[in-house]
Amino acid sequence: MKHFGRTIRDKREQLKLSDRAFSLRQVATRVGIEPAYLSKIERCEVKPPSEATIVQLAQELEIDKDVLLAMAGKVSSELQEVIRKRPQLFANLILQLKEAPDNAILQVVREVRDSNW
Amino acid sequence: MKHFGRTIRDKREQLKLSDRAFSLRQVATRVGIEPAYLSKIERCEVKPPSEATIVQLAQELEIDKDVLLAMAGKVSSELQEVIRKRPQLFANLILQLKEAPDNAILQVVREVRDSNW
DNA sequence: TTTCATGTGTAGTACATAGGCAACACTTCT
DNA sequence: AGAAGTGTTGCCTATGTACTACACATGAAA
Repeated sequence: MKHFGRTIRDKREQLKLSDRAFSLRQVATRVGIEPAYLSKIERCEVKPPSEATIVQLAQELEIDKDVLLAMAGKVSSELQEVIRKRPQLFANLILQLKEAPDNAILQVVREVRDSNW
Repeated sequence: MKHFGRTIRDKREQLKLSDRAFSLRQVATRVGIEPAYLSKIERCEVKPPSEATIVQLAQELEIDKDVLLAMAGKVSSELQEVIRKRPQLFANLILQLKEAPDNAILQVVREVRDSNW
């Protein structure tokens, strides 16, 4: 939401230092959008693109997909689908963890990973 | 997604049995939409309405908000915001719990509720 | 020096979203 | 019988989403 465009630009230019294939035009082409559009995205002249395009960008620029989506004010449809299948269960869980510190959540993740139901 | 409209209609007609104030027109008015629109919603002639309208309907018809949103293929912006603030943490957690049985998740919720971080 | 690639400005577009408005027929009070 | 309330039909629309297409100026490469 805040600096989606800058994040993209910074990462791309960083990658460009060691590989000329990371020009705006080439990245745009590989991602499947018009260079002019990517230019506007990077300069925040337009709102962040669609989920599909963001995922392509994340992959191309080696950025965490969910983090990039979050910067665009979105949540991946993959996660949404999990929630939608059991709404009250996940709604409770998430709201319960809303104020929890990071390490408490990490703890939960670990417990869950090691549990055998 | 499947029977959003039917759920609304069924619940409304059930409530209407003991209270005439639950006519389609009156409910629509209280919710803040046109009766004609609610009629179409209930008969699935149109796609489910916006999140704001769904929340109003849930409240008016005493249905769980998140469950109703899920039927409409949505996840509340409230939950999304929680996830967006710590994307990788919650993405991991949710995907970890994707296949977990209900009672395992309930267990986690209880543990979290009783824990003091 | 022509060629080529780079980033950018302007304009326009196809489609989806989220409804509103007017009018109709039918039932129910009074 | 008239008035009021009920659900429904058809048509219309404003706003947003997610881009594309074209043209241009600048810098590097041959």
